[in-house]
Amino acid sequence: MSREIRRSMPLLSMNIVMQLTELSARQIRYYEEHQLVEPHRTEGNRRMFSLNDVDILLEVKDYLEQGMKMAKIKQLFAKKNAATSKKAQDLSDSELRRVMREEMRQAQRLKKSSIRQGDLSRFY
Amino acid sequence: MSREIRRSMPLLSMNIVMQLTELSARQIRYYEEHQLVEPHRTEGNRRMFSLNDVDILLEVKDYLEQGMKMAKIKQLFAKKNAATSKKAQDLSDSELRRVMREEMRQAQRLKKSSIRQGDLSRFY
DNA sequence: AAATCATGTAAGAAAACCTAACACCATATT
DNA sequence: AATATGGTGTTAGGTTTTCTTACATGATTT
Repeated sequence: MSREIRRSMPLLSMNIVMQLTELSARQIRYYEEHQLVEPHRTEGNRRMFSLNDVDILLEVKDYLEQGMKMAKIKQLFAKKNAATSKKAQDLSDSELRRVMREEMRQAQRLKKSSIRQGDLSRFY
Repeated sequence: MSREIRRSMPLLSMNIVMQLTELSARQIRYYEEHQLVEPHRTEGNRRMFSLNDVDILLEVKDYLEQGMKMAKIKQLFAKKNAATSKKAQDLSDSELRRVMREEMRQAQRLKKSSIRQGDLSRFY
């Protein structure tokens, strides 16, 4: 729980998130439009990202590079969130297994880029 | 070693460092003038701090609140750096012990403020 | 061929940051 | 007591970074 807080603490500005993810500002904002990340805002309306956000962005980046579409990616995250937040309360066991299998299948294909998914886990 | 890199990765802008340390920009810049921290600079000359920098700033803040003077603090850090970087190669055992004792004495008195020294260690 | 998707780019405005300088109060030094 | 020094606040003017909005574009989908 405390770890959750750390992971979701808005520490990073656009600048560094671009570097950490190797995404353009345009891309990051576009993904935000689609509610894949929801960075905190400063009083002056500047985006502040958490390490968790960066992880998500890296994940999105990978999916896109594999040719997946935003719509699919949104679905995927929606299901994942539902699965983890509700802890399968409302999902049948079989459906949960299906979601997980789907994820694993995606995860397998990831092997590129400089800052890889999971690498950021060192920071929290 | 890899941990060193993580700790010293310049991720944070002035903004958040002010919040994390509860120091004014003026104060942080002043401490930089005295070479207690040496934040990285972006191409556009903006300061970028590492988590390590934040730790140092919190330490400086504590020392100052205890009435220690910059000169003393600088000495303290100089010795500490010498001690840890050279691993006591050039320092006699007794001197090293003296430095450490001195540090411990300082560390004892620290018990205030919202974000305490050591708390940031969770981030790396 | 027409529509949609993900991204680039440009414009104009606002926010955040920079350096330099001066002011000030508390403490130290003479 | 008078003066000097140390740490911080504040202001000014300038530059960088980020914001939103809008339009353009090449690659896929339909």
